[in-house]
Amino acid sequence: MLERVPAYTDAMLAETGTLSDRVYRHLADRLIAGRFAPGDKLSLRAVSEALGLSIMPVREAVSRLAAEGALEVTPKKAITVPLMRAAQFRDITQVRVEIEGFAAATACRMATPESLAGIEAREREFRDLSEQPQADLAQAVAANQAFHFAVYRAAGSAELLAIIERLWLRAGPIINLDLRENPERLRLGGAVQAHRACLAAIREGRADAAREAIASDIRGASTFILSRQRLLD
Amino acid sequence: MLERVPAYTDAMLAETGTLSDRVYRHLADRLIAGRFAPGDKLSLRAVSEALGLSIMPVREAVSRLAAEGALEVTPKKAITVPLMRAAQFRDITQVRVEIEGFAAATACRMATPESLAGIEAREREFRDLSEQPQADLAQAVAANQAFHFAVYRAAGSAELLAIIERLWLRAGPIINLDLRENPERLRLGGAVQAHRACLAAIREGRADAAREAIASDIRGASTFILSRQRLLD
DNA sequence: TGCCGCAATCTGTGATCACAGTTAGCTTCC
DNA sequence: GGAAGCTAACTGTGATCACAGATTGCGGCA
Repeated sequence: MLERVPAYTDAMLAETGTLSDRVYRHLADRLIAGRFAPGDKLSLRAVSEALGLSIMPVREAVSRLAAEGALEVTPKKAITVPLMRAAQFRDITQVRVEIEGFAAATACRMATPESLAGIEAREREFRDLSEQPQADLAQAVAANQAFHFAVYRAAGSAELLAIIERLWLRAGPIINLDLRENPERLRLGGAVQAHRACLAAIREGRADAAREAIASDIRGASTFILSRQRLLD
Repeated sequence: MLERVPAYTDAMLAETGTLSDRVYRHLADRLIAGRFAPGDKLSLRAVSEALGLSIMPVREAVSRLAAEGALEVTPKKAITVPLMRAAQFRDITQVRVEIEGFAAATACRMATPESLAGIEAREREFRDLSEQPQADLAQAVAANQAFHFAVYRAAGSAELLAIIERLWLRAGPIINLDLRENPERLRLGGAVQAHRACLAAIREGRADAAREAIASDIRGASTFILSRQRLLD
């Protein structure tokens, strides 16, 4: 059986906090960005060696990610990116629609000129990237994330933000890996359209419309992915 | 300065999983049950000694709890139960109202005869405990938690359940510690009434009423606690 | 040529040691 | 009697070692 064991070439770490924190951010970023595929195996020693550390910080980072469901350590002593069944993916999609939709509606009510300007800038960046014929997928993924979190941050709730981050940590490997493998989803423009609608709604203070725009963005990607049937069940 | 450093007398551990998992469950249960007060300090070596282990499993457990915001490790090398400002508590209350309310509404739609029977049983147990003049607070806290999670579990969403558990992990020290110190909140019967209303709503399939009952339960406790001004700010 | 089995390697988990930074308490000096 | 200062104990973090269990790959047998 051929197993994906991704390489760790560009092993850059953040420069603040304990080593454990840095490794955690490193792995979390890569998970959200879809740099790991569901089913990928990690090894403490391989990661620590690639990062030039002992295994201790990696151990703690993996342990945290496992607690959040972003990684799994099986009873057979293997660290894997969780495989998600279609039913689970539908579940997480529904929860995301509810929670991220709520965050968007709240952002609509709490928006300040500064946060609105940030959202506008992120919307423009993502739109520009998407409309390029040969879009850099890594950049597009990052820009999409930047737009969403600009909105969610505008809601002004640290609790909500932490919860949404956890959701992205779990959904990232599926969504963004899919986007890497099916870049035409970008060109179809569903996300651009939803972002534009969300931005307009926030500008005009229509909270329900903002919620609906985010919901349709999430549902659109989810439907696309489920139709590809790359998931179990 | 006198600091609360809680004792670890009844150091019982669950009996499945790795040692780290067991320590995690042990600490998480105590946090949710309000056995720690905000500001309490923990020490890896003290906990590990009380549990009869090396510090490694405790380290991993604390690391996970810190990642979830249930504990804090300060840059000055101290592990503490986070102090929460009033604004933060209001924030988490609002998020709980939204998410746990959504879970209750979903439970209403998804309820089966079995899950309904479980909810009924938990409601009765909590009501019986609350109506005793000298209620055992630890039992009452556990019964309240059992009722809420019976409802949330009935929603059938693992994602939602994990998110709510994280919220309780963070809010538990404040809510249940307050209940221990102000047991009259139990006797006032706000919770019993809300639970009864929630149960009735689920029985009759009124999802919005179920949401509102849970919301009022959460808001009631929150208002009570904020009025006591035991929080910073 | 195909399959079974054994051995070497690699896995996560737990314990122990080392270390720099913090805290606490005692002593000493004013 | 009180405050300052120093030392001893304790803190979390990181590295290293030990170990049991899983995996892998090679060699030999059918």
